[in-house]
Amino acid sequence: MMKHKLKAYFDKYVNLSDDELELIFEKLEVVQFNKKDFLLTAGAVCNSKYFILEGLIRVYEITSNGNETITQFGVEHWWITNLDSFINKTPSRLSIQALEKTVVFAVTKTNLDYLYRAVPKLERAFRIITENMLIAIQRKDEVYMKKTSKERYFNLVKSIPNFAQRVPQYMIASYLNITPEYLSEIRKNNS
Amino acid sequence: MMKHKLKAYFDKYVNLSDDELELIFEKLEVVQFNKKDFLLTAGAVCNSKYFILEGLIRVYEITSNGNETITQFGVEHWWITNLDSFINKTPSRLSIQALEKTVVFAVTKTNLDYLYRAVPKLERAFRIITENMLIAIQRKDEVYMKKTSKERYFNLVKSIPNFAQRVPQYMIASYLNITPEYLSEIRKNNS
DNA sequence: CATATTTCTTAAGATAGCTTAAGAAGAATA
DNA sequence: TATTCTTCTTAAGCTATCTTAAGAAATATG
Repeated sequence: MMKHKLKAYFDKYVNLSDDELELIFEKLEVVQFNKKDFLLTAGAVCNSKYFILEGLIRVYEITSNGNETITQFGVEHWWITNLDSFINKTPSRLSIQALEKTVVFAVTKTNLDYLYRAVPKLERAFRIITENMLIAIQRKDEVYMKKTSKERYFNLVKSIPNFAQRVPQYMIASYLNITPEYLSEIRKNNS
Repeated sequence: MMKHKLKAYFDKYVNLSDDELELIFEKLEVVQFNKKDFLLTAGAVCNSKYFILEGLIRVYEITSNGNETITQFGVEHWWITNLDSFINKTPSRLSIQALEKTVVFAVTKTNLDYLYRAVPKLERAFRIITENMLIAIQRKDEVYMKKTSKERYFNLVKSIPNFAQRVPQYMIASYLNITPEYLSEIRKNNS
């Protein structure tokens, strides 16, 4: 069950004893969100990190001209939060919303800070996890900063299986920074 | 001197005893680079992290069409490395080069891994430093993905004092993903 | 099912930013 | 100080992508 998944996940980074795992597990909460539920609404401080067990979420912002602009998608086994708001306790400009029925582990900042002290290995695990996130975002930047819309689109849909089926096209367009109209055109000319 | 600077820096994140500081200091190397020297050349594995004490560096890549494209600048008190290459020991596509006479602390992967075990607090420090880097890159993304060239330019020059004086314009253009010609035009129309 | 809502497509005209080419200005070196 | 190399500017024409507007298709809801 849940505890198993947690162990399997952390085993990739550190070796936790049963006691340590138990300690961690006690401070996590399993939360279920329905489609369109919010994990975080803009304006609030982001008090938790979420580990996605199943489902799909998006992180987005309402820009000054009133448009939604998606900055991130999260799928199974990704940690999602607004790190800036989480760490600095500043109100979030971003909202986080489930796009499908989604189940997560949620851990509050208080609990996580407690756990870092109680289970020092967790500090190592998150050091590594955060490094991996940094590498991932740097790879994304290479694609998004230097490639055309078409290249970005095909890069994305081939990197997450089924993605184009699970997410409306206009959201993909928003994430890729292109208009839905232009994305429609790209697809027409390439299929 | 050098040890002092190191202490002042880490004090922002954790409290190190003199012994711990000494241990860390022994595993660092102070290296000086002249203008145009390479800290890392494309094709090699990136074996060190560099902490910039003074100077200015750029991280760049030669794209498939033979152009240089700058992905990052590094100034005083920033850690610079190709994290992907550093962690996964893969050959780097990026090069890292000094743009001014630059002095750094260099720490090799072997030494850093040793230090994480010898000084667990360092693990915490780097967990936090890495989180801060992640926040910084996410902020950059907001500006670079969603704003016009003009906005990106003015955002950059006001965020690093003197930047426009220290770095040739064509390099700024490269970093901002615009042509030098167009940057020239932007500047003409706004001064 | 029928209607309402959400999502996707098409197409015409507009624009930001690119390409190419050339020369001007500035900085470095003999 | 002259010469060479590096960096910046100007301008004309071009292309990727956006805007606007409308209707078509798909999906959700009464």
